[in-house]
Order: sequence, then structure tokens, then C-alpha cells
Amino acid sequence: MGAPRYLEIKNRLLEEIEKQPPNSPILSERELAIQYGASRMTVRRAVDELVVEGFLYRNGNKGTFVAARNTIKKNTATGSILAEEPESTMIYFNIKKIPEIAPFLDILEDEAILRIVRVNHIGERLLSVEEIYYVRSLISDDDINDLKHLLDLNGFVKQGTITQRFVPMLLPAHYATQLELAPGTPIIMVESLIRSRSGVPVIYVKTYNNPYENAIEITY
Amino acid sequence: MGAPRYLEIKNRLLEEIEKQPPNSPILSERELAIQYGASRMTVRRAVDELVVEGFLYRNGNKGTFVAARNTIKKNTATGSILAEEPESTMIYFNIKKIPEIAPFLDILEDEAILRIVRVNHIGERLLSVEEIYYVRSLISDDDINDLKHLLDLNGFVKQGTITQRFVPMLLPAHYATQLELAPGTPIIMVESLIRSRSGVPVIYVKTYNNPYENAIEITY
DNA sequence: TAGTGGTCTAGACCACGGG
DNA sequence: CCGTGGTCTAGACCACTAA
Repeated sequence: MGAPRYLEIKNRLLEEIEKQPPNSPILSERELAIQYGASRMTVRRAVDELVVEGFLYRNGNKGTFVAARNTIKKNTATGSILAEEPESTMIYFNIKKIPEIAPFLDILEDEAILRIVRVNHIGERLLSVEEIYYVRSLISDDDINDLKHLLDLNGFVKQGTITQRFVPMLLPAHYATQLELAPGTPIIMVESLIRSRSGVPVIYVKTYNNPYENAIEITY
Repeated sequence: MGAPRYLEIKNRLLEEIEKQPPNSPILSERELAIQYGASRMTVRRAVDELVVEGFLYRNGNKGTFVAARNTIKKNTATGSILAEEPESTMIYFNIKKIPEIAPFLDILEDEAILRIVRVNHIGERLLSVEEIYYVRSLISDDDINDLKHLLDLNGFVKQGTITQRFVPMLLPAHYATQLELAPGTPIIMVESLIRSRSGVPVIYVKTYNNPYENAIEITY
């Protein structure tokens, strides 16, 4: 049951890091190993992950240091897909053939697709309108009756990969009312294709982002 | 001199992977360790990286498998910054105070900034126009006389972090001619801020992307 | 010279899944 | 049951850097 040792150490380190000012050195890996009663390799794994995530940085053979907060790696491009905060309101859903979408999901044009349209918002702030397309045959009947479960795209992404295309366009009139914006406002529409681990397309999403409420920002 | 053992193994595995069809299993970590005459931990490190990069995927306790090519992790958002292919043609450069840009670089409004404007292209295909801003005081005089060296942003990024904001807008008239597009075309302008490892802003870039030649696509 | 991160070894135990 | 990946140990040697 217990979490792995390196994750426990990682979390404890994270607490320490938050108390320290940027560019201050942390203990050496050997010292940390003694402090936490673990081997150096285990401690190193925890530190490695914190470096990859941007909380720490290493400087040659001089040591490991606390990074500035603005170097922590973030990604709002996945928007409502991976973020936990926004609420969603479903506008409608249906099941039918959608020939234009079928190629993205790698299915025949006459196969059924489940389409859900929703608005993502945080309180009064309207972030985006989202069209979500599922291959009907990959969805169980139980899931159809419990759409809430389906709408948590997070779980799907964790299991596979996500490819996103950023498309500049003018906001279509029918979504302008949903987002309370002028039709023709320049926006970024994000096409997301979620694949299983083995590369099979599972979900296709089009997100129409409100540029005033939902800035897309990525730190690598 | 020699590359680390795990990198050598990684590259050899990569060659094997390319010959195998998707979803075929690779040898177990223990078998690979014997085959390459290395410890299991060393082999595992090679496999780990290939999994992170999307070339392989693991399936519970069943084994490790070759991933479909479309799950390989890519990123064209960094565009000309990280890609090697495009050629660049400098349009002009100057050194002066630019009060609007100074805040991004975390300097005073009356500090000098080096500004370079260039067009990125592959042959006849016009990909983007790029405005690059450097803090003058961080650049040596030698570099000013050898701008080519400065224009290789790749090296800067490797040393630190990059934060990108994606901004939808209409193509400004003065760049429309450069990209041979109609002014007012909806485009994505990417603001990139490159920081050193310790979090100090070093370079600020605005990239005006030609949507017809330069699709922005990311696979995580 | 002493300490750092980077790499590597040769074992070990665990939980889990398929015969 | 046995084989898989996931984790962990207690050492080791190296290149590099700062004192």
C-alpha cells in the first residue's frame, strides 16, 4: 500500500524546497541519503524528478540548487483536459455518423460517433467550448448512461499519448454566444487526439478557447 | 570520451525498434542485461528513456512493447528555436531602449536591448517572422560582431527553461508582406521567454507564424 | 585533496498477471 | 507457479571543481 520510498522523499524534499530561497543549495545526495536513511540511488531518483519538473537545477560538480518559481514546468495547453479546476456544463450530446471526424479517429465514415459539446468555466469566467468525439464502439453502454465518467478525459490521457494542433481562426458565430464574445474574434482552436498506449485513436477533441480568459502557456 | 553505457544501449535498442512492427514485444530487461553484458539497472535506464520519448510502452507485468510511430513525442511549438532545419534570413537589427519589452526581460525601461528581426524559411516556404530581444548588458561585444552565433537559440534553451504563450491575433500589415500573406489573416503569435537555470530572463522572442506553412503540433 | 554529480554493478524483494 | 516490471540497497569508479 505504502507509496514508494523515493516518492515519499520527493515530497519531503518539495516541502523543504518551498521554504528555501531560489539558488540556495540543497544537501548533497550523499547527505540526503543519510538523512532519510535510504541509499543514494533512491534519493537520486527523487532529486532527478524534481530537476525534470523544474523545482531544482544542478550545476556541474558544484551541487544542486533551488530553482526560481518561474522555471517550474507547467502546461495549460491541455486546458480542461488535464486541469482539475474548471467546471464543465454539458450543452448537448448525440450519437451519429460524422464523416468529417471519422478519419481522425481512424474509423470508417459510416461508423457511429458519440459527440458531446460542453462549456468549461470557472465560476462566471467562460474559458472554452469543447467538442468531444468518441468512437461509439469503444464505449460501453454503462458509460453512455454515465457520461460524467466519460467526461473525465484525464484518465484516458494518463494511459496513452495526446497530440495537439494549434489552429488560428475566427470564433464561429454559434460559439460566440456561448462564450459571450464577438463573433469573428481571433482565437486558437486546439485539436487534441488522444491515443491508447498502443497508438489507437480513442478520443478527438476540438477546444475553442476564449483568449481573454484562457491563455495558453507552456514551460518546458 | 566514451559515451555512457546506457546511451549506447539506448541507441542500439532504437535501431532494433525501428525494424520491429508496432506492439511487438521487446526482450525483457533481464534478457537485455545479459545480451548487452550490463546490469539490469543500466539497461532499464535506456528503456526508461525510450518509454518517456514514446518509442516504447510498458504494459503492466506483461512486458515492454514497440509503440506506434504516431505516439513518438514531438514538439514543433518551439519552431525555429529548437528545430535544426529552417534557414534564417536576418532583416535588420538595432540596439536601443524598448520600454514595452523591458518588463519581460526583467530590466529597467532605459536599459539597452538588442533587437533582431529575421524570417525563417525552408527554401521558398516562408514559415515565420521572428523578433528576438536580448539584454544588451548580458551580451559580449564579440557576440555583437558575430550575430550568427547569437541566433542559434538552441544552446541557450538547453541550459535553461523556456516559457511560451500562444496568442491569437490578426497578422500585422508590416509582416504580411514578409510572409506573402494577406494582412488580417488569423495567426498564432508565440511569445517565448528563455531563462537561465537560475531563472534569470535572457532572451525574449515573438514569433509570427504562417499558419499555412508552419502548423504548431505537440505530442506529449 | 576532498566533495560533487554521473554512472554502474550484482544482487534483492515485491505485486501482479497468465498458464 | 514463474516471469514481468517496479523498487531498493550498499557499495564502486570516474571527471570535474573548489579550496
